[in-house]
Amino acid sequence: MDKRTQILIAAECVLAERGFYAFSMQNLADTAGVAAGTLYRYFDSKEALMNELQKFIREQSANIILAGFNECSTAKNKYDLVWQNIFDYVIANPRRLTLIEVLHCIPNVDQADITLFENEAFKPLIFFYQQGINTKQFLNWQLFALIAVSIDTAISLAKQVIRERVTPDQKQLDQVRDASWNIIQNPHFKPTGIIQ
Amino acid sequence: MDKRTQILIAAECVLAERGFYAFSMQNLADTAGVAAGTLYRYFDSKEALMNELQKFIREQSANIILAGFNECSTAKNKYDLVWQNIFDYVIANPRRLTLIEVLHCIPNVDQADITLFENEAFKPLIFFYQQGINTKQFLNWQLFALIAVSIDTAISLAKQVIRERVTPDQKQLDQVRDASWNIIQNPHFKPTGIIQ
DNA sequence: TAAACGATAATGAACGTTCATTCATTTTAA
DNA sequence: TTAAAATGAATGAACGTTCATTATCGTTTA
Repeated sequence: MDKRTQILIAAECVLAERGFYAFSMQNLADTAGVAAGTLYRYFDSKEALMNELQKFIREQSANIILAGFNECSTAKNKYDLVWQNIFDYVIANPRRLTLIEVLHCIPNVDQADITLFENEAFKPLIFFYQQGINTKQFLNWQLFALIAVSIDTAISLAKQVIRERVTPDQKQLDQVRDASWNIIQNPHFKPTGIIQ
Repeated sequence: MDKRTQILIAAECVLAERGFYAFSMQNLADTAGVAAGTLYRYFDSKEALMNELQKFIREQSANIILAGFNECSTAKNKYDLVWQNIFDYVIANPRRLTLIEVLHCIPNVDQADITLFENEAFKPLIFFYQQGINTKQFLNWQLFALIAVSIDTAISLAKQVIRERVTPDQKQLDQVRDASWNIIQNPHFKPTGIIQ
């Protein structure tokens, strides 16, 4: 593994375990197993490193969340997969969402592709929603509204589970997932024979 | 206004405008219009101050979100009010949610009433949901699942609006709000004459 | 009434520590 | 042999915190 990635992974590890206040370049260097000066071979500054970390996490997140997406045959299959992927991902990485939001709030952070779903890697999901709108399978709502009531429930639910320290059974998860799918369906939709 | 509150308000102001990295006790003192040493009359340490800030924000949030709650006659009225209050609140204070989450993640922060809805001030809302479950007006789901698909959509939607910089019309908001209400209704519910 | 007092509040310079960053030097690898 | 990579001690700035000093203000005393 290249040293740059090694440093980024260590950076997230330090942030997750010690929080923002304990995060220092020396601490990071120790965790990454390099000297402090070495960090500056790969990143211009702490700020630049945070920037790169943000991009790194976003891209990795997208890859995990969309894993297997193109192999799904039906729209519902795709939705179920992504919903469950998101839920599992948040549960498995409880601090990542916060991390993304915090990095998002740090001043001078690159504002280019700052939103989760603007990210190039999430394009397939956006396209999926846009197609659902176009084919009138989904309600004729604004894109962000559809997202807020459907796939975002996976995030909301996972957060609740983490915060309230409850353990949901898979049946309950399926119910929420299916309900969030049904809510965006256009009741007047007449499906054609064409499977997207 | 007492000086303690004055400092807490300044603290949030500094965090919102400058972010976590620029936050220092000196900076806070300047913003609050007091000397650095004065901060330590009201708070034992920076860490304690963060703790108090968290509680302060949570309580204030609850008061704003639940404003008018008891004056509503029907369950739907209550829901509509809270949903809209939450949406407006997040839009008006875009950094507060992040702030809450970040404070939540700071090590050594008091873990007593750490979750948003565990907070004493949010009890009426929890009671509202519990009652809906008991009277079989709502689906017989776990509490956190109901919350995730209903009232949490106000947060999700507001976040989307902020992040994607879109401007939703009130009609779209009402649609989302109503859809999130409908999704938790028990289809077999037979209302009694008693209005809660 | 005015002066004196004491208690509480507020100050900000000073302290020791930790921080991000640099760079002369050493190690590595081709 | 050489260029690139890595080192880690050194540096100055900034940090949280302290504390001797000053200001404020209600109460008591003359």
